[in-house]
Amino acid sequence: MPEGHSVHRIAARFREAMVGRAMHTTSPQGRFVRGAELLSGRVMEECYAVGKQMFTQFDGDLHLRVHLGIYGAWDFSMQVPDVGDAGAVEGQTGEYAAGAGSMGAPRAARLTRVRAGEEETAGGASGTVAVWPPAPVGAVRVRLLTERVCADLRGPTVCEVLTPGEAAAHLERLGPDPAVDGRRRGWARFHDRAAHRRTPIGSLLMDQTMIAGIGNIYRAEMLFRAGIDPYMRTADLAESQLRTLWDDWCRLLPIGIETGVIVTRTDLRGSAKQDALDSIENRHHVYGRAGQACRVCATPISLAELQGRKLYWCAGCQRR
DNA sequence: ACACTATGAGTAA
DNA sequence: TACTCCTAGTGTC
Repeated sequence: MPEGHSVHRIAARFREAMVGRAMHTTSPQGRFVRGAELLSGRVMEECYAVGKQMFTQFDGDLHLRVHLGIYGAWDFSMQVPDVGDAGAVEGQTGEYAAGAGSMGAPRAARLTRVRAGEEETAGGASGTVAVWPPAPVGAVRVRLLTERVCADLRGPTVCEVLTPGEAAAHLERLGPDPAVDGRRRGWARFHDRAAHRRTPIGSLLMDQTMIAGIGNIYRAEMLFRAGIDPYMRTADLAESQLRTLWDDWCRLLPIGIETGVIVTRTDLRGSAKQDALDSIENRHHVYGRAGQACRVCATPISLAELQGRKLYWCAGCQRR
């Protein structure tokens, strides 16, 4: 997924573009017809992320819970009214605005590039105008459509309508998220839940009931940054080490939310920093670098499977 | 046409 | 630990 930073960005996008407005909701794919009917015509009142989950409240006390899983993505498109046209409405045509694009799974980035190319074509010499609303592409589980904004959801692992009580129950299960709980309160919650566990820290960081929002990349990178062996039992860590991990998550998450990229090589400056942002080859310390030399000690990066996910670490740098 | 991969997670055994 | 679900892209025959 889309680790936690992406979901916070998506929620912010909904707050900008759709909160306070009535939706027309459909399920072009047909697998969320009932839910779409329940929500259609309602006003989106709130939208926020906790960890990797997004909760959206609609009038009438209906809550939409979305979890993107590995594959899920939101695809946004926007209509720009023609110059002098003050009130574009559904059914009219207009060019797609900058700001259209996909947010979620990494493959979505490719889709964004394709779209960007189409926009250039559309806005270029031909003067082609896109149709509004756009025809759904692929398996669109749910489409949220306002007068000007269209949000298509594909491939989520969860997309369901909940009562307030059900939504609260899901929220309660989740561990602290720095962007929700803040650093101090979040640390108290994390410590209470995690400090005495015998689980390997490499597994615990991925447990969303312990700490929310961390996925496979942040997990690997944070353990490298802290110099901690992923197989250390959580209870055997010094409290300061656990604290270091929490504080690091509090530092990295806002950068991820800000940039939309998982930035973990925070030591880089200037062009090296830009290279790391631009190319996946330079982006990480250990994630996806099995067999390649550690950037610090040149030890080949290790790879193992831990609970069905790939775990990357440097056996030279991560010992404690 | 088919195999494989991916930033996730629940359930059964 | 293994299997399940969700989608789309890339690579191989």
